[in-house]
Amino acid sequence: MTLSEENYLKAIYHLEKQYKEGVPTNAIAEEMETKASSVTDMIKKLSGKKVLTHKKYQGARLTEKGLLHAKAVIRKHRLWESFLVEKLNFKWDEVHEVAEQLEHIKSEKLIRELDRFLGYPKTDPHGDPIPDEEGNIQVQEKELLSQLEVGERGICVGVRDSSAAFLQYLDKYGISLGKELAVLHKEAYDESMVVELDGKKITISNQGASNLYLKQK
Amino acid sequence: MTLSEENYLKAIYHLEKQYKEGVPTNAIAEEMETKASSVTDMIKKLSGKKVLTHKKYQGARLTEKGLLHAKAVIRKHRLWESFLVEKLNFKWDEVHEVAEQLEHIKSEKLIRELDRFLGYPKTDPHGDPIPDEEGNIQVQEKELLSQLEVGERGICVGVRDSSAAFLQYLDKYGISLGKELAVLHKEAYDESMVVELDGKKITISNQGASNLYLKQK
DNA sequence: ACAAATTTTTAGTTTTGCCTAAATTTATTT
DNA sequence: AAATAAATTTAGGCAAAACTAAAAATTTGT
Ligand SMILES: [Mn+2]
Ligand SMILES: [Mn+2]
Ligand SMILES: [Mn+2]
Ligand SMILES: [Mn+2]
Repeated sequence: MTLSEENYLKAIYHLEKQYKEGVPTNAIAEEMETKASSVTDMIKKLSGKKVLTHKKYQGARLTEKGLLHAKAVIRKHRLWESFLVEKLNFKWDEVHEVAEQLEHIKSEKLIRELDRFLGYPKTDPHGDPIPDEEGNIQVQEKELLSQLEVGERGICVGVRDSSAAFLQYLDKYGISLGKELAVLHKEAYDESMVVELDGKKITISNQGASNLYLKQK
Repeated sequence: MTLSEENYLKAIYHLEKQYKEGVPTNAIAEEMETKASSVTDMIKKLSGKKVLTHKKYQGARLTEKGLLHAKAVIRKHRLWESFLVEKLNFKWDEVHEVAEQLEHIKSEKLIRELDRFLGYPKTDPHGDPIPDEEGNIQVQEKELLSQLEVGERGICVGVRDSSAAFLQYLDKYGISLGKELAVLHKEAYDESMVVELDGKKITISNQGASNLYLKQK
């Protein structure tokens, strides 16, 4: 699998959560920042390789083989992100670009040993689960901060938006994974929330609260 | 710089030691395992980028810019090899292929932090010097085992041939970097040598002795 | 010095992954 | 049920990096 093919598999993998009965060409094109005609070309190539199926005009679906390959790439991406944060002093908003490159390095031993070296982490720096060697993904229950009611508490366990902008926003307010917070107030007008964190009160917009995952206590 | 361009720069860098007044197209082709016509094409492209100069039929020479880039790639290659051996349980005969991939990852911070994480190593697992961020290379004095006389002693500090076959040959006889050995006998007929290592006598062919560097004591 | 051998370059193709423009199919309105 | 709009595919091309075959330049041998 080439770098480009792997990126398509990854994109389609992520989009399948949203498009259960076939990922549209245009959705892939947008995700890959390319043109629909290029996507059509690649879909043909990938279906020739039996990593996905498609009926004309009906979108793409990963085969079992394609699914496994996509998860292997995601495993590598997340292990590398963990390495960068845990060992190389990267911040969680700095890792994604480099991991996009590292995820395509081919070496079974490398990734197996990296996993061991990191102590078999379960999640990456953004709280996303790291698939195991067989492609099993452990899903942990979590909900968005925006879905909590006043009086409820939880521990930050992940982000839905992992853009540098959002991660830096969280940094600025002292929010990081593992921290506990309690919902003190919900503003009816704009759905912003006042939460308690480390004994301080902070206000979080609805947009912010809709992108932070908590594990409810 | 693309992956392919970087590989050409690296090849030409290594060949310049041998071809001081211009690296011939054919030498590059052999090193890169490609055809001379492909090399000509690439030389044109690279001279357009001002990383090398060439007069037709006169071979290629790196410019200062090309030299710096080549050394930056070599720095990455050797740091990654060190990482694989020091942290990920790779043997010295297993690292080269993976480092060939890793050396093209683009991130200044990554390589700076990797260097720090490894404790600023001076040499890679094969005894080759690791260029610093400015491209300075510390050359340590060393000579081939084949050049020692009977009675002389030295510490293994590097290999001239870093093929897996030679490295495994050294492993088999218990020879690794840092070990001390003494020349007991030189066979006039085939130039093989009997050396003492860890209190044992071992015989090394001229081919073997011509590829092992020692620092004389 | 000049013919022969070798090296290097040029010319013309191929493959991959992308593009634009046009054609086709599917979905949505009226 | 058409007509219109949107999505998708097809057709034709481009650039990078490789290739083969042929031409040109350089080097070597006599
Ligand atoms: Mn990422
Ligand atoms: Mn992540
Ligand atoms: Mn190497
Ligand atoms: Mn090395």
